Amino acid sequence: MASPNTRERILQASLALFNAQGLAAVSTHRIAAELGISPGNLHYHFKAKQLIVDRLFRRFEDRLELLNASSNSVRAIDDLWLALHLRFEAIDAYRFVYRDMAFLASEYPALGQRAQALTAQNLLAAQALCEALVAAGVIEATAEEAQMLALQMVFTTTCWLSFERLVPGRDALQQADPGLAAYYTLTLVSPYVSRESRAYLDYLRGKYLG
Amino acid sequence: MASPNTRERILQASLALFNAQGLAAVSTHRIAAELGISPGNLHYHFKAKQLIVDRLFRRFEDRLELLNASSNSVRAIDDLWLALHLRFEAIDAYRFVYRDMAFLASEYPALGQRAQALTAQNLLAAQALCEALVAAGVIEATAEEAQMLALQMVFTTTCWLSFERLVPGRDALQQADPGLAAYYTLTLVSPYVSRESRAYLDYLRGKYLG
DNA sequence: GTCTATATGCGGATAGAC
DNA sequence: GTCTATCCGCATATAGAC
Repeated sequence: MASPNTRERILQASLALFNAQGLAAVSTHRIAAELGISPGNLHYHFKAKQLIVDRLFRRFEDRLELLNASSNSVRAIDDLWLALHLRFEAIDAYRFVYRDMAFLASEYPALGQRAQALTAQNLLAAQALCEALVAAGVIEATAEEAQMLALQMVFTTTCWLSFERLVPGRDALQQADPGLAAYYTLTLVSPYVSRESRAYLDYLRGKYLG
Repeated sequence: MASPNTRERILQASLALFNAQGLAAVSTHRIAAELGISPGNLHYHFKAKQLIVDRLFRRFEDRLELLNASSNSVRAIDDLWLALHLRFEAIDAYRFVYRDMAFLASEYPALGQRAQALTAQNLLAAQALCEALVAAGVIEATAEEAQMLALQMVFTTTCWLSFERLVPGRDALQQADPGLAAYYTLTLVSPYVSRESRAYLDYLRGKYLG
């Protein structure tokens, strides 16, 4: 067996299983079985389940932080739509994080702390984004309204994919549609969009309603 | 020991522990220890943990269904504020349900189904509520906007209390403020509120910002 | 690096005495 | 109704051979 990088394969399999069946429901035995290796071998690479979760969480942080860094360069509705789309894709790729956050924070308090810090960073990025949109004349809102809009956007990007599973008609296993989620988030912004920027919004509305 | 109703005490203690520490983290042993009774005694009253969860979930359903039934009698902003307040109080009293929904649905699939059904009912109630507000002239919105508003309200009431724990500065154990949550939800409606109904909204804004 | 075998503990659930 | 004692299974984690 070549197994160029068993460690990486363990991480990939763990991520897939956590996303599909939940952090609490997936044991280290199950991960090992999925890969066709022994539990002892898995333990050689990761001395504890927490270390696997920790590593995956770090990748999630890195990916969101990258998106946060570029969020102040959003200048138009289609920039916003793309930014939301990319964010929902990232959250969907690591969907176990927010979906199982209560369990994660209770089982691994250190990760709960980091999740709070990440949320704080997301809030700052969203505020910068809203201010950039106001400055660009894409939306018209008071400072207070922009602040609330930023909070709504973070709330929505954080929780929407979890909520979606509660809406009947959607199979829990069925993969999410980041485009639809992004469109939903845009409706929050919709009331504040200036007349000049409505065109793209109407285009998206036509695309996602029906 | 009198213990007029050990069964009820078990339910109360379970609810408190589930809310405080999470459904997954609380074992039947822990519940028994909290009450100072033996695990065997607990098993006499509830043959399985699932039956405890089931009973609590039913009470949650009953409470929300009661609120849903009266949601079409909302005719003004202060009615809406009260309705939201009562709903957040109910969800907060059984906060483990939505906070640990992923675990709950995976561990007890039947309850996952019922949660979906409850969400469907909440959506219908919210739509009726929005239509009543439009009819009463409290808000001005197209049918499509009213539909989206209803979805946003259900999303927010369902997930807000879970999200709140992710915002730094709030102790996870600290109890939620239903008033603040209700105010947050009102900001979703705010852009659509007609001029005649703005007074109460401004009053609430003054009350909760500062 | 990978395996087999095993230690240790906990959670759910049960049997039977009081 | 309540207790003590116990079984069973699973999950994390370890030891030591290959």
